[in-house]
Amino acid sequence: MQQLENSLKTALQAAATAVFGLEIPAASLTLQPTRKEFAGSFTLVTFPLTKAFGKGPEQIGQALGEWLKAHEPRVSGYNVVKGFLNLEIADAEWLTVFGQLRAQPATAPVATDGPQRVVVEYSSPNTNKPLHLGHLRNNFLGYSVAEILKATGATVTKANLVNDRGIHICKSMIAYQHFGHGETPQSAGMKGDHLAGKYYVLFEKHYREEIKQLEAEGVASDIAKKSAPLMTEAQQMLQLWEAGDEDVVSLWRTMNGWVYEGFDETYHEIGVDFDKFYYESETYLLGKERVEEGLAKGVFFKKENGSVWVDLQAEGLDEKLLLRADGTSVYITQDLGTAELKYQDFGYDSSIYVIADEQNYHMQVLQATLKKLGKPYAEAIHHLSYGMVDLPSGKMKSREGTVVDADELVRDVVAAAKAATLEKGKTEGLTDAELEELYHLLGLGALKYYLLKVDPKKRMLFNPEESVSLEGHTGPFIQYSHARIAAIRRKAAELCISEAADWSGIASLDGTERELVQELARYPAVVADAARNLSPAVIAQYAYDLAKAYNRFYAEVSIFQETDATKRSLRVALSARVGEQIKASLGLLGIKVPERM
RNA sequence: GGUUGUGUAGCUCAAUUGGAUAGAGCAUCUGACUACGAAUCAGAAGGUUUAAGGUUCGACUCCUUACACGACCA
Repeated sequence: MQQLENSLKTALQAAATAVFGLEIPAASLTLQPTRKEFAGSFTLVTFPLTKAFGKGPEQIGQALGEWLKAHEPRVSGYNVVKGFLNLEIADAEWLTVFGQLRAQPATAPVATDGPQRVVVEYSSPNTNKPLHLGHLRNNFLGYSVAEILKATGATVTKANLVNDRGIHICKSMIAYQHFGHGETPQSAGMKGDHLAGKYYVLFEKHYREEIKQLEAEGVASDIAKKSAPLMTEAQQMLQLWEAGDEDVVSLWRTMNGWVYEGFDETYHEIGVDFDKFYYESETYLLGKERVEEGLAKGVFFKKENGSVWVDLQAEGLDEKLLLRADGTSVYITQDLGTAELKYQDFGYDSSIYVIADEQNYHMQVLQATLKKLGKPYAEAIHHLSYGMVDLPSGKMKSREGTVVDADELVRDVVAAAKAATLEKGKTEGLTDAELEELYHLLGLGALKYYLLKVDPKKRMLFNPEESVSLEGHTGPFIQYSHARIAAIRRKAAELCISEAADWSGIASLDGTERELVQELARYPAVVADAARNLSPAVIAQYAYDLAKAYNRFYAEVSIFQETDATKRSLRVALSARVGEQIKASLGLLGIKVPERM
């Protein structure tokens, strides 16, 4: 396709020179796909040429089109509508294009001028409660962006920075000491992350009661919040933790261990993975070193109370606290350390942070601060900022118990996929294990597609009913197309119809076949676009368009009823290729495809 | 108050980065299974792209102002 476009551009230049004695400026020499209500495949917009050529847009289009038709065999016809020159491509050329793209596997890397060594940090959970719907968007985005970048040939490291320290962890621990009675995930029959979450909730509950109690005794609200016994205990525990107190560290290890087991299970279930784990408990000290470095270089400053700050007002930001007066670290302290560590480990030319857009300011501060420190890798930092997920009832709020739990949601979507599949009753012959795998693949296909089809930077609405839908613009729609193609391939194999044949005898293509080749051929450009914009939504849209085009083709022409053996083989080959590209593109979204469903 | 993001069909989302008559899905209505899988296909209806200006051959897209919603910083 790229070759075809390039030769068309060369031919257009030749036409302009031959007819007008002028060159088309490079900026105006861009071809766009012809809108489907007009004949043709590529369109040149001639409006921008009117001044230089001293002619009207239609006149230019006519003259260029006429010349191409006469001199360029790939162009079989043309039409001009106002300032748009639509070029029709000979069917023989489409067959050539198809032959060329078949020479490469669907998963062949797409060359781009993008980064070559990339770290994608995503997921990055707190260890005090289980994952929820918001984390799912994050996890699916991060996984997918990493896969998309891999598809451009980049070396990608998936990193997970676990927030395993801080006051919120201590809250769960304090509550466990008070109310736990030695409970374990085994004794409670509960996943470890949910157990830790249970105690976090218990802390909040009792803490609020204490505040209420104090307020009833006449203590002012803000003082009550600070002086409530549970909060005091949690803060003391944080200090003990930083001091390395044996008992506290031991409990911390135990509870975090439970949480990690729970997370592992969830990660496995939703099909995401990581090459490298970082723990804030191990990076915050390195962050403190960076703060010292900044002080020594004179780019940070110390206030009278001993706290350390960076002045970013020249960058359009504010003064920002880097280290508290008592020497304890804040969020950004450990981020400075982790950035350094990642660079030491992987020498990235792009470091992507998949973090919700509420952290936009924080990420600007991080990058600006690293620049102040003169870090060579500061420029390479990129915040993939995504919007929050809302529910039909509004924002998710843990206080109001409206948070959608990830494990529960996954169970729901799988159950919905199972119910729908049983209703269709098309899965005869599959074993129980295969069926379970199928339900899982479909349920997650629906959920992942639902969360990934929306432009990451946009806030999105999560409608539970639509998220398990299997029809229309959904993952299972695309998976269904793949299952159909798999059936076609099975039958073709049975009938010994070869996919590889010489199609030069085919005089003309059906419109749906032409459309399919075009759709197939633009895949590399789509991957490049998705990589440049870090947007799985671009891939999601493409996979849908491809499946849609295939379903049109499928309804329009018959494969096995076709009497012309050459055409029959072409159609099988087209089907096979579409199947492979559906599999490849959904793979970039972390979605698997079934052979039957 | 300051910074910033978003605003497109009843609803959820697109729009090749400034191009043609703004497209899909859901929901509503109509048609297609004795054809290779109907989780499909074909069609109808649905729009002052929040509002008002501006830039130009051309604006959902860029600029200005206002409005609405969100986030962040005090």
